Amino acid sequence: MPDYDFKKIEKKWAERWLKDKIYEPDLSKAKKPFYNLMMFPYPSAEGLHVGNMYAFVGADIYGRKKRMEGNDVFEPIGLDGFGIHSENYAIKISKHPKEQAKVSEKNFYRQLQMIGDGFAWDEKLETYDPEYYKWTQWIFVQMFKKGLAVRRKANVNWCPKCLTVLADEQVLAGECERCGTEVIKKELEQWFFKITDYAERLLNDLDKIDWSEQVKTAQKNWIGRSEGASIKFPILKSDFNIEVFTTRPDTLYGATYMILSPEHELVQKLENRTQNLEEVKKYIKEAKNKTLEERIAEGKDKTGVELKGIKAINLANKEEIPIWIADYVLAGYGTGAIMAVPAHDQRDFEFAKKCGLPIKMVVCPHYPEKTCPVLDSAYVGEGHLVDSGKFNGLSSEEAKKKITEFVGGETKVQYHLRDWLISRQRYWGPPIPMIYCEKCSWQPVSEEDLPVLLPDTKDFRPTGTDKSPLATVEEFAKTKCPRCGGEARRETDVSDTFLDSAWYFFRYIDHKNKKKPFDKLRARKWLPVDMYTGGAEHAVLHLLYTRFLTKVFHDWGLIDFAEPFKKFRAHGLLIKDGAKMSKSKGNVVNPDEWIERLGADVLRMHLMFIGPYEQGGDWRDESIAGIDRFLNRVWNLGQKIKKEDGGSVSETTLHQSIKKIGEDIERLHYNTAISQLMILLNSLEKGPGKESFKTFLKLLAPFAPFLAEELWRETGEKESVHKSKWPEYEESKTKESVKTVVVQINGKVRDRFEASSGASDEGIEKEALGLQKIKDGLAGKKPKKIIVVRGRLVNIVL
RNA sequence: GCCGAGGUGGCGGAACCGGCAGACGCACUAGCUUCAGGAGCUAGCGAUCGCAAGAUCAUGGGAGUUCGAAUCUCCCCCUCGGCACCA
Repeated sequence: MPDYDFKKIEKKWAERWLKDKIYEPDLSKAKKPFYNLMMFPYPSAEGLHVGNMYAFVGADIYGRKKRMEGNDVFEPIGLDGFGIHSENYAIKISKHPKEQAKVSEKNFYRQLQMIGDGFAWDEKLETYDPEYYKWTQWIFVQMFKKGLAVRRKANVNWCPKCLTVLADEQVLAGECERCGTEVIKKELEQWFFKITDYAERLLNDLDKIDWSEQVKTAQKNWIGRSEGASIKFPILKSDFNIEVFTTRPDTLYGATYMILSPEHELVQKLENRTQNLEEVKKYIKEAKNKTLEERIAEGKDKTGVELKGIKAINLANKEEIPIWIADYVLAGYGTGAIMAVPAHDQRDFEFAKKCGLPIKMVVCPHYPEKTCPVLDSAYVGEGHLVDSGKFNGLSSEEAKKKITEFVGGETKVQYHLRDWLISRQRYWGPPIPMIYCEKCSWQPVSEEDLPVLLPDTKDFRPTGTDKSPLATVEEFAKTKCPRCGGEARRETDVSDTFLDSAWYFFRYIDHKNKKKPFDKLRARKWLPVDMYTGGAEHAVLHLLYTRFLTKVFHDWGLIDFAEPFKKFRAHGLLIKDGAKMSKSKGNVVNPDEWIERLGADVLRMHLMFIGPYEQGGDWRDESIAGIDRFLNRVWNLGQKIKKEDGGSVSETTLHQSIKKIGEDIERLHYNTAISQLMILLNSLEKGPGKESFKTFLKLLAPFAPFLAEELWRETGEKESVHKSKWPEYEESKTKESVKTVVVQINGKVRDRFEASSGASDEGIEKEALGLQKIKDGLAGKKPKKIIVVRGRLVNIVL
């Protein structure tokens, strides 16, 4: 336990800061706005765990420095309280989600108060507040009106445990993002947001923003742009064509068969001509029953069935080639059909080997030598064309365009990104504000009728059908058509939680606005967000959706920028004993306990001292003692300085510290900033002086805001240390006047001496050669070369 | 398989625009202090050899560039994270 009364101090300042509103910028008049945003938490379990604290403290330190540098820092907080995570927890403890939300809210805000972040509490918001979700619904209505929200039938992801559909982004390696259950496919009619319309911009604009490389790459991969060609293969004796997308049109002469995915529409259309229809139907049935995981697990053991009696024509060489159905071709990508080039695609190669299909090499790596290797795997590299009619000898790169033109194909760009499935068959979310009328089809709820309130029902549990629990609330579902006034029914699904969180940072800046989601002038002042901090696990979820909505808002004229966050940094993962913290492993660290025992300042600094913020680290109970000792020494020094003031600290150490700590905070290297604070304290203890101690307190303030404030006021200051001016350093004073010069012979240290930093190269060299140990080392030999690095070393090469 | 981040003492980590490897802290050891301590202070603390001065080795492994490499280049291995039958 610290020597000082941290409980009293922390409580006192938390209340005082709130009263004095020191963290509340004037949102309409601020002169130097700086929006320091951190991902708001979702209240899913008993409370915040230490990983959340880690995230919030790191983000806050950055904001505190910006505030001391004279910025009007806005650091809002709220709760992402709607959604499956909160609802699942409520169900688990048998409580109504609405009731549980009240409990969680209180607990979460209590914890968030404790950690000493400079939150702007006046602007807090919760996504389940009707004042908030009114605008979430408003966004949905606009999306519909602009044609960006569409209802369509699709083969969608369904989580059998959460009993709802999921967006592609919420399926991780075939499993539900929330509960880890294997996801299955269902053919359902659902609402989608057309994020694919923005694929190109979402990809290109990544180059314009300062984000972690990790996250940018994840988004690039997810959007998955590939350039290629769209080529048609006519089906013999019919009007049908098989359209395929390929990135390798240069290998067209090597296409020896076609494959349709089991879900492909042509399969049905060709039924009456299929000679082995029974066999085909059986295969399709089996394929559809397989989960994604099973398909992947089968790996190289590819299966398929030929559509007997039907042939396609390869327009390049006019050859008739067979058509197969195989589940290694995915319905959801490209056209759901491929031209198979076994010689130059590994998957096609494996399939051809297994089914005895011809493998024809058309790109040769050794051209012009005719020594095409015998393949034991596909050759996927570049080369020159062979066996390709008039294109023989062309490089594969040149051939791509020419062959595409030759067969009447088109160059095409294909994306992996798919539309955002927005419907959820659950209770705890904003009802989708749409109404279905037999006569007028789908109509949006009139804007003046928003919000569509989530009804209080006892039957909030998921139904397990493809309908939300709201469908059972007749008085909710039954309504009038906003267009014709006739009998109509409401959409009873709610929207995805990720829609709630895709725009919350817009609402923070104007959260009391009754007329609009937010004011355009305020947005111009505060947005885009200057610094955003959060977990990297949202790389292709939240962070992609926010970018999408921002672009949409831009196109609607609500804002005049197209990227939400100028700078984004992902903090690392905090683990314990080398493993992710989890209740089942029993290695969860409870932050409340540590705050109780040692105080928030100690917890904050310990978390930040573990390792570089962006890298995360391994929590160890025992090493928190180091920070506890450190802050006690700070306290004791403060008491000492109250009585006696006279000593002075090394000016060089002081200026070096100001420089290093400032730069380290900027780089988010809080661990090394803290070690520099320790070095400065060591020095201060030897020569305590009030003025340098006050500088130290300013440098300490972002890390240990309570203690720094207490000691700052004890020096007689009337204003908060957090409103004081961040110290400046003089570059010249960071340099030592005398430096140790190392003298090496052949790169090995033999001696060292002190030299003034102004000494000339010649002088240093002379002094080095004059040293007795060096004379001994040289033993009369003549140096070949002497290297002098000023202020560092002399290397004598023999 | 592809992409990203890493690999340094007993531990967390520092140095990485090439220049004394191990800052700062934890743990540990010894001493002082204390009625006592999960307290404080002082000193030591990579390995090997040595009484010592000192010497040699050492930043995942191997090559290379250089007077000089944890840092730059190439190859390989391992760990973590993301994506993945994407045509």
